Amino acid sequence: MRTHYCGTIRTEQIGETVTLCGWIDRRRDLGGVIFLHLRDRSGSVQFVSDPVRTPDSYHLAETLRSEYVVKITGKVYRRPEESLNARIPTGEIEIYAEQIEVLNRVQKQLPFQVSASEDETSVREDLRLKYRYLDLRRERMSANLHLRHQVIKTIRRFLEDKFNFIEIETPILTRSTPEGARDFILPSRVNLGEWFALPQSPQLFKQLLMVSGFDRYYQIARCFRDEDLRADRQPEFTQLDMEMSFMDQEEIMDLNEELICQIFKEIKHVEIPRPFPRLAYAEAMDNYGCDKPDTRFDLKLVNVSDLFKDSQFKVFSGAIASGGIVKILPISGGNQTISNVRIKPGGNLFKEATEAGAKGLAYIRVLENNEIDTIGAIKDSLTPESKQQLLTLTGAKPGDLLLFGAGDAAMVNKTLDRLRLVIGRELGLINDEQVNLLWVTDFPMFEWNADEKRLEAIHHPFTAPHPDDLSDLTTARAQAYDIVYNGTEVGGGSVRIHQREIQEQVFTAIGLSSEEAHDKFGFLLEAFDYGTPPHGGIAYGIDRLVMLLAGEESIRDVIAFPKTQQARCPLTNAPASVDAKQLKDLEVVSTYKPKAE
RNA sequence: GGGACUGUAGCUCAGUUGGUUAGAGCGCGCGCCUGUCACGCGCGAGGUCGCGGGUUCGAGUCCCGUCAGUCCCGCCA
Repeated sequence: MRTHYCGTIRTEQIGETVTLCGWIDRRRDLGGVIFLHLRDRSGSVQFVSDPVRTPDSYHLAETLRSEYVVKITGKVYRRPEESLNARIPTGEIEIYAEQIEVLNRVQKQLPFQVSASEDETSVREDLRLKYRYLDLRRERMSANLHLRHQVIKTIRRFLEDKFNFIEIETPILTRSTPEGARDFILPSRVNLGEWFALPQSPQLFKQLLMVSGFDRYYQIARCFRDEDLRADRQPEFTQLDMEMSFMDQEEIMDLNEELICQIFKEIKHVEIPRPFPRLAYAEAMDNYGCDKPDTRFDLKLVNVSDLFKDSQFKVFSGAIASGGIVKILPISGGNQTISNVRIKPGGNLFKEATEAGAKGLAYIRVLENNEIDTIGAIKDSLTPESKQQLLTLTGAKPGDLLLFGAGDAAMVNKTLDRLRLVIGRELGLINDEQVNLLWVTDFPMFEWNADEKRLEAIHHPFTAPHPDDLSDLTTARAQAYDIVYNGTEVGGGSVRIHQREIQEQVFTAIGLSSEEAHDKFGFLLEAFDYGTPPHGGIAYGIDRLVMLLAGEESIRDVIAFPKTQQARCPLTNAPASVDAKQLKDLEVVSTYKPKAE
């Protein structure tokens, strides 16, 4: 039907007669000459029609409108010198529209303009999602989906051709597991009263594939979690899931660095230096207050607990006495860039701090001659020696601002992490062009869940403890690693447990009874008895990775048909009710009562 | 489950202290225009101000409720 894609025509095709199909992007009717831009997924190209050069098509060209689907045949010409358009790849040529065939018309006014325009106005997202098929015709969305495809293609080529990985599909209908997010569940008709769950990840199946000897497995896997949505969270999302046998943590990380470098080389055309920097979890928490620090800018936290443990200032000494810490976020030149209004109640930094759980936001301003400006209670509590120590520890110089966090460690870290990011962004310390990749390693195995009064796996309960820490699992480090890209966790993995006794110990540590462990994971424990190789793996959030590569702020913009924040699809109106018969076949009754009508 | 913001023409938005006939740009329709590229110029159509209720002589504007969307907290191993 056609000979080329619209966006591919270049000066090499001058003199050729081509046939193109696509959508009318724009029509400019100058009275005696009509310019048409025809668009397909490759881009657009200009056609010309006038009564002299293209007498057969001119009257039809007058009737064309935006988004009509047409097939046009004509000869490619070099544009007149004064009409060259350097802003589009096809701007050196144009095609005389000798024959036009209308393949389909637009019958209604379009809900929004498809053709890219230079103004920055953006269409409401609910409308874009309702007419997603039109939205995806637009340049930005089309580019995002093409980019996503390129990323996945690069991954497949790299893993398959260079490292002998094979892709294996794992079940979508599986069983519900404890731990982790809420499962989506489906009633089984054949086995009434029993339920399938959609997988949160292919974790157990990929480990079993290692038992089977597949050695190097990957999958572009759809995963499901029935939790509330965010800009970077959808109920169904796509993971690059990998698992490898006979490789230790270093080897796995090494292979993955090469993969990441390949992606950045293909997509961004940049070479990322290797090895990637590594930060132990404890170090990340000390210096940045979080386990996925944005290390594109420096601002590091300083622990000053020792300095204040005997302080007269009870807010600080009291926090330490009850097991907490006091930390400082020093901001170089902060006296000038951050006003007191912002730090005091009502200010945006105060608000950030209290949202993170802080009761207030204490500060010190370092003045000329290293005098300090702060509230009296803090000033009075500092001896000249402790003041000097404070300045030395934080490296503070005249003009610097010190922001305090005091209380339990988790809250202090959360508070100062948030402040660090807000201030880093505001002060322009982040270079958007910079690509910063970082491994965070040596996570603890467990963390205390105060609500459920039990230990919880930080990664997941199949993660292997560090071999040096086997004597006490509750405080052991895990052989787990996260990959952080400019402050966002894009992937995480671990070496897995491959010995039954250790797996049972971990289940015990997280409070899973022996019966429960055997009911839910008996098949895994049994598999360990039949020759399980040492193995490990990693999973990447493809949506998140592509979002960052595309420079988008929402993963919805790199997913063809995403859900809204209320987990609905405005295009299909899913979810929806089902026939009474369907429910009856499943022996399912809804107890839901709609709110009073 | 909680907090914040948004909803006015097909789209993006403005709309003063509550006051006459609710505006603009783009899009759409018609006309003019032979080198445009966000073409230009002219004319025109197009509105249940998300929905329901209330206050008021009078509501796009104030109040209550509700629906939808976005962001965040909780939640997300």
